[in-house]
Amino acid sequence: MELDERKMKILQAIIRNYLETGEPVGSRTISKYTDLNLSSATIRNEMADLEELGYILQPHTSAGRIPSDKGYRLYVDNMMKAKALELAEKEKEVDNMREFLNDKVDKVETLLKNMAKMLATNTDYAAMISAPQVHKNKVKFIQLSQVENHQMLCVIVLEGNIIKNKIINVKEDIDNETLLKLNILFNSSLNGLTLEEINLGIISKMNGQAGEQLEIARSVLDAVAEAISAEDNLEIYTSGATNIFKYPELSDSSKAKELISTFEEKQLLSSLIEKDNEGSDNGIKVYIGEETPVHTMKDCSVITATYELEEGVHGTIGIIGPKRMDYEKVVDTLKYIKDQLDSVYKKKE
Amino acid sequence: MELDERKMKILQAIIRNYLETGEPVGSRTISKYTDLNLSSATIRNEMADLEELGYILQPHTSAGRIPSDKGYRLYVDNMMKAKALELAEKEKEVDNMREFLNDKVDKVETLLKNMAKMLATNTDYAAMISAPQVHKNKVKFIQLSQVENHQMLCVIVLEGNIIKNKIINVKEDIDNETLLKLNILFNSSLNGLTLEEINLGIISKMNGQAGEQLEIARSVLDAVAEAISAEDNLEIYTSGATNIFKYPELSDSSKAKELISTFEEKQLLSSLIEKDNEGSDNGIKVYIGEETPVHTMKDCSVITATYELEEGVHGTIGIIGPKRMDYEKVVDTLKYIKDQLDSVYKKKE
DNA sequence: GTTAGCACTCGGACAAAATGAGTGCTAACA
DNA sequence: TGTTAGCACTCATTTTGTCCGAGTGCTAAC
Repeated sequence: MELDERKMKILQAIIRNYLETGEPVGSRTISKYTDLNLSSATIRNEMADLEELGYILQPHTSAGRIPSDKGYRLYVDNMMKAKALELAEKEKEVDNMREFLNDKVDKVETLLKNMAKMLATNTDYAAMISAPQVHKNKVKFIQLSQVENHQMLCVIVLEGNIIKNKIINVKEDIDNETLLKLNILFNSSLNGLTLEEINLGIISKMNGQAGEQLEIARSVLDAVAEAISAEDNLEIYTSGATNIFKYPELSDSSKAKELISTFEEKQLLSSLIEKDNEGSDNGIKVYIGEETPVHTMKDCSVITATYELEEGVHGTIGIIGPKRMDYEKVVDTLKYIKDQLDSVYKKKE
Repeated sequence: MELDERKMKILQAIIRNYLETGEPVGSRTISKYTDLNLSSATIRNEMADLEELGYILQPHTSAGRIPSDKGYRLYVDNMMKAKALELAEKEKEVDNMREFLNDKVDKVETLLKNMAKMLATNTDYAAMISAPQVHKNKVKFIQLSQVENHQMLCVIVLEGNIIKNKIINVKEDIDNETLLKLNILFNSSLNGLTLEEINLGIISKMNGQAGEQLEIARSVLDAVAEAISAEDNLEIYTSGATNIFKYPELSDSSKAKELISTFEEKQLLSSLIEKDNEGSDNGIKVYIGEETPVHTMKDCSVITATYELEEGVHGTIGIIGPKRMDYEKVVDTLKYIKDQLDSVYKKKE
């Protein structure tokens, strides 16, 4: 037995209906819902087949059918094109976004936080967005300056204008000239290098040149190492975690707690961040149910997209919702946001 | 009718019992629970009085009594001294904290995040902690440097070592000498000043001296204004929002959603941040039920404490839990944390 | 002032009954 | 051979009724 066109149509009708209502859908409903002009009895026969094929399942005897993960997958991969965002709605969203985008584009952090919030509000699902990660963090600029007695400020700018600050306490102050020398030394020795490239050789060479300021040089190197190491840099913004309460299948206490905890402990979301941005389609990936890398989200679907602010500087946007989420709308929205983010800085130049 | 000693004892017993069990407590229980040697009937009479006085109430006829907000208030203000943290437990907590404190004290942000997490874990309530606010933000140090073609980095250090960075795009680069001059100009003009003190006079004077670099000077001033203005600086870390699911009276969908949303939208918590740290007792304040400034928390109690990292640099710690929270333990814990935070930096110097 | 006794209230738990959506199967039909 | 009407059956949900017990308020006696 295999999926003929009629079965496809019926499956599609089931999924559509279930996405809308969230209720198991019965044969009678489909018999009217479609333009196939088939009686409920016939539909029942076909449904039995679809169940045997694994595309739908029954929560219990004498209930309607709901799509299985496999059914959703087929839908997402093959059947989804038809519907599209209502034009009016899209217009409205575009306006919203432009507003946000024009607002404070100079602060990436604010922009991304706003983005997350907007996504959550617009979709009624939970949204996450990771701050851009530089694939290979490179030092672009280092500056050491005296702020106060016994306190130095070390500013490190990485490729992609990621700025790190560190206050370093020193035993004795150094004069301006030495400071200048040190700055030149740091910049000439470390600029353009990744963490791996700052190897022992360079460090010992620097130590040699730093002369008496060994202690400071060591502190600076530590700061650089800290700034540059990728782990610490993972920053994730989330919004709309409480949207899950809108979906009864997710909002019983234990599930809700688990999900929201996952959102609170943002580290747990890191496995959703794409390392490679070679996604199937525009860098957009759809995880359905058990497919998701985060186990606590096994009752959800997750859709992620990768954006690229500047060459080599990319992050991930994710939408988490119930399995019966509006895949088309979310994919469209993510595509749009992705495009916007992709062009924010590129356009400006 | 007024509160004699016996009524006090009975009220105290009711509250203690309710804090432990979370169930309405009946006359029979109290009759045994206390060492008053009174029959349940007598207790009932007293309870009727206590109810009339407004210290306790009945969820419904034929249920036991639970404390009213007024009852809790009396308890917190007058009856609480007796119990104290178990010594063993306290020791354990102290150890935990020391561990956290010793870990990465150099990064205030990390420290506070860890603190919040620890508080939430230790108390089983939700915790919030506001990053230190400087009462009157003063500029301590400004540095402008060239990072790349057409890109300047402006670093602003405020009193209390709060560091702000801003990338400024410029039309044409400036030579090293001018840069040096500008830096000296900024530092000599702005250091030690608050936002109010940087008035139009100074700005126009600076404009005069900046000469051709007017555009840059303006950008820098903007950056300073942004860095220094208090609103943007409000940073609040939260943890353990999902702990509320541990208390049935808070964990039905709608209440939980409201509470967790409040935690997510951290701005909503700002009214809990104390502007003046002149609290009643050690800067610790207890809000019970309707007393709390955040309306969504009317079914909760909130306890806040103010800490002071350095002279004039303070923030607020808050614990949010059910009204039947363990007030003594929370107050003790907050006091302890407050002391720790108060001394972290002061000790070091 | 305290206590024992008793009638009364009311929420919660439990079980039986009613409801109804939906199925699977069979037999008839085109 | 595919389609359909009809019917018995299943099972989650809702409704209804009953019971139970914790706890109260009141009264009368101590």
